[in-house]
Amino acid sequence: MKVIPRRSIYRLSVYLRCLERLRENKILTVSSEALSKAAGVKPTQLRKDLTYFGQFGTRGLGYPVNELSEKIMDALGTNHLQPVILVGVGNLGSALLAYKGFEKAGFEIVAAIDTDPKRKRSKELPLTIGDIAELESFVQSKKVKMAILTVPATSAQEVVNRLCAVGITAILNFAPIILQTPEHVIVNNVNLAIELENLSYFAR
Amino acid sequence: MKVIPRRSIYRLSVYLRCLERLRENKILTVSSEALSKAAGVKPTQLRKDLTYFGQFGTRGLGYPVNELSEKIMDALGTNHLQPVILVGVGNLGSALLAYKGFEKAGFEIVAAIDTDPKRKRSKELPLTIGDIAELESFVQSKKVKMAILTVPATSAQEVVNRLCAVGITAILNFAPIILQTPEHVIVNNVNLAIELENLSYFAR
DNA sequence: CTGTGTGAAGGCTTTCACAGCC
DNA sequence: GGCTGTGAAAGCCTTCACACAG
Repeated sequence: MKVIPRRSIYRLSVYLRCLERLRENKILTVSSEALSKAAGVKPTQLRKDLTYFGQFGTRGLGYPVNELSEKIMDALGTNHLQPVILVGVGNLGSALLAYKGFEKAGFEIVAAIDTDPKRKRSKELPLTIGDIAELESFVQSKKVKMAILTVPATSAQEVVNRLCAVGITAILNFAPIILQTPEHVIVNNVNLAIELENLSYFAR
Repeated sequence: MKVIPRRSIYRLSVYLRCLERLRENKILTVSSEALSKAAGVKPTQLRKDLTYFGQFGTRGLGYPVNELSEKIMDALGTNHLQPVILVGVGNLGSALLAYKGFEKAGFEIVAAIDTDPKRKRSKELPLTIGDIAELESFVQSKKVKMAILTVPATSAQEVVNRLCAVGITAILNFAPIILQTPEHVIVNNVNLAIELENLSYFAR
């Protein structure tokens, strides 16, 4: 099988969001031109991205919305609900726990962990917060492979070591630090300050 | 002046975070090898990135930590505190208001706006929340150029139209939708569900 | 005639190899 | 000797041009 550009995979998710909206509006077929416009890319790029995974369109007509959605979910592996553990229930962690977009996308936060589970928090959270000591047992008992990391930078690496040791293979990291992980563990970094800085450069 | 790769600019911010940590530890000089390792890139890439903006190193020695920090901030335009407006004070918006990383990076959220300013919220927020009707007057009176958008997808485009009309030139968008904006307005999208989906693909 | 699929061309980014300076 | 600066090469991704199917 051919190697698929990283960016293409990222864009598949974008297409999926657009397809969902089409589905809500009961639209059955969409052209690469229309879909690409909604996704903010060029039509040829959309078509090329899709053909990495197969041929889903009908020439002269377009793509079937429902089928394409499913094929993309197959490719991404989000057809089945995937359990996720969240470590670090501060401001950001709490907000993410309350965020409904994850579930929609096929992820369920099955455990939330903090060094201070009893710390006073904003609202009713949809989950009891476990102590950091229980990290290993949570991951193993719930067969979790993915983690969201919203701890301070100073403790991020230590937590990651523990997560990796117990079988986590994918980490969404919000701590502003580059994590050292074993080869087979994937890390995606989200750094909000950097996004703003980046805008600051271009806004001139 | 030569055209600078978008990715290089992004990485400048990453370098800046690493330099800050070095500064805290009173380290005065750093080699491209050490700094690149902390930033998670190759040494040659770091050096190439830096030379887009000038020659800051000393051969045989390395880079002066303090001076390099300042030069990068000059390049990014984060030497002076930059005012930002936040629109949409729900879960995520509240969390971002409480986030200290922005201020550290040189941004000050000078106004927070919501359709329902009196809605019950988690904690004491560091700012009074204004009504959406005041959006235009806030932006103009405080001379804001940058906005953080944490409103639902359904109202995002409408808010963006108003922001652009009143002179905003850079938007950090958390709504899962591609925004239509005038040519000169920059948008950076942050979509957390997509980041997780992306991990899901590679975690196999 | 409309709109997809795709090899080839073009453009952008990263990496290499080594020259240059302390 | 050690480490930066940089043109050239390699690699990756996007765009083009057009063949092909309905």
